[in-house]
Amino acid sequence: MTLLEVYGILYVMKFDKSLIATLREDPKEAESKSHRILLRGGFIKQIAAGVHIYLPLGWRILMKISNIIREEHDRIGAQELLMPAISPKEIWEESGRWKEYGDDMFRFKDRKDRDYCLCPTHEEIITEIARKRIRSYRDLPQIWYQIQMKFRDEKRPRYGVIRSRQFIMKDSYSLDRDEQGLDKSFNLHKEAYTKIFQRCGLDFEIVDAAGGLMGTGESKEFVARGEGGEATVIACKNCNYRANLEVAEGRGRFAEFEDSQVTDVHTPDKRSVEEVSGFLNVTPQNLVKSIFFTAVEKKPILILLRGDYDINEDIIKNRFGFSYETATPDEIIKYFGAEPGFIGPVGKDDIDIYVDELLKGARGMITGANKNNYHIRGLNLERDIKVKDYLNLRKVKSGDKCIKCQGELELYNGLELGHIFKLGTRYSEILGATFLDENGVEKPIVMGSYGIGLERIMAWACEQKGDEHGAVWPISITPYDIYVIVLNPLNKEIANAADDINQALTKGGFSIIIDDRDISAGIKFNDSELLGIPIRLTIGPKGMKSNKFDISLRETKEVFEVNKNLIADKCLELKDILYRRLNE
RNA sequence: CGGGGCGUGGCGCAGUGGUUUAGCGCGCAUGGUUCGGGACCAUGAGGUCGUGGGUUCAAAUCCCACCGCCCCGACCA
Repeated sequence: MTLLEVYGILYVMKFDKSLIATLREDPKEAESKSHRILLRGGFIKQIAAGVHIYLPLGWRILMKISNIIREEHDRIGAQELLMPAISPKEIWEESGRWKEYGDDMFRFKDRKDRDYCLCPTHEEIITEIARKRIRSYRDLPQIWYQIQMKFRDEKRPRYGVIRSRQFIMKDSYSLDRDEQGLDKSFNLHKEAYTKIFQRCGLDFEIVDAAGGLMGTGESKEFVARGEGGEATVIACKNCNYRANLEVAEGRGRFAEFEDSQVTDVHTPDKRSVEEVSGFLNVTPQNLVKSIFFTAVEKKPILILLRGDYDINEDIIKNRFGFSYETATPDEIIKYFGAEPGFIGPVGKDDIDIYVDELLKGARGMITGANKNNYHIRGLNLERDIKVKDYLNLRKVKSGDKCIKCQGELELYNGLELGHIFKLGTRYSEILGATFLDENGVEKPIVMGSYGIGLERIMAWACEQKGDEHGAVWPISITPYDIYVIVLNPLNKEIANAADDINQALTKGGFSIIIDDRDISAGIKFNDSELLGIPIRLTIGPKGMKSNKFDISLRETKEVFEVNKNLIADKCLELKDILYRRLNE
């Protein structure tokens, strides 16, 4: 017996002895395509909102994904380790995130009444390792990574495994002596990520992104196109500008209106842009929206935007501080003496007014009069109000022009599969992770942080490749290579032929599911499609007569009639073809 | 956290005060006939009707509270 024969047996799964539980009907809790397929195929099972069991089929997929990730990280010189899933409060208090994370953090106490959390991410822990271990510039650079459960008590888990409260993340951290080193580590990750998602057979793009809680350094998201994703990407049709809507900038068209004196106009109960423009019979472009932001212990700010654009709150928060929130109706009445919908900038020189650049030089505009049920006409921004600064504050719209090349911008939906950040020295400074350079000067380590959501890769392969019959796994992450259907398995001849073929396939190194359940053929065919195994082999009476058996491909439905003794060879060839087709 | 929906055998659902043993389809078990696209016959097992309280002679059904799940929004590496 060869080694392959010994170990080969591990690659065989008999359907009727497996923990595979396909559902005949769509589970009612699932609406999105990927969620439906994963539940129906028995890849996952939900046990609470945003908490899932990964059943054997799903787990095999995740293991395949982990291996790809592992290989590509090892290739860039990263070292795998495993950090704890729980950690004590103190280190999070040091970084300030015990507070900052708020209710999104799962917290608990041990028997001695000490506070702990389930780690939502691991910057603090990695920095703890770094500050103990890294002494000298000679110890740098380093890239450390792990594949680990993360816990976040999301306000609203949804779409099954896509936004869940417990999920598997590959997170890596780079440690460098300076910005140049960080650039290099950042780019290594960018390349590794590109290879990983390509190998997983997904269509994706690299887009500019916002840092959020992680900081304000450069960051890129790897976004895969698809409905039901949570990211909106702005893409230039002409050049390679790609950005998450959160940070996207575009050029809008200036709108001109006739200059005039400021006059009040009665607008009873008309508050929104739509209501006012409809009532006065003008285009929304003629309106100026006033949005009032307040923050504790900070000066309130008034933002002006043209009526046909929405505000980009992420820009506001990144620029002015994360504590800024849109003011409450009470605050608005207090500062403006009018209800929301009727406020405006005129006569508010005591408040800092920031204006979207598209309004620079605008005249003849309509805005709130700071008097209930009244607006004003004839606003001339330069003449009538004191502007603190003109900034790009609006959300890009489809049809805006690219800031790089003037090409037209379009929007699409997608899912963030991975995110790479330049953290800089934010954590190393607070937590005291430093090294001595060649001059003996103590410096903070320059860090980067990089994440990939494993389940999202699994779910998005369903979303992008799956069809009305079920999953279509890319060959690289499929739980099994071949689905062997044995029709009429009680027939001795057929059963014997199936044994021969399965042995040949096992020797060939394939992982296979054997479906020799004594049930009608349709169920087996349908299950093979639902499970999305890329290659299907059918052993039945028809093949017994001609000694030729059908091999078909899940994705293209191509069918090949293959002589019994050539089956393993053909499968090898097809597997090869499937690998080559991955990124076509 | 706001809005909407749902909770009845493993799954999908019906039943919305009064046939005492709560139904139907699928699945499951046993026997038999079938066997290249979700077959058929027969027999059978399986249910705290989300939880607690209340109204009533009588509650899956009406009332109150709570819990859980899904969807939209707010929010979010």
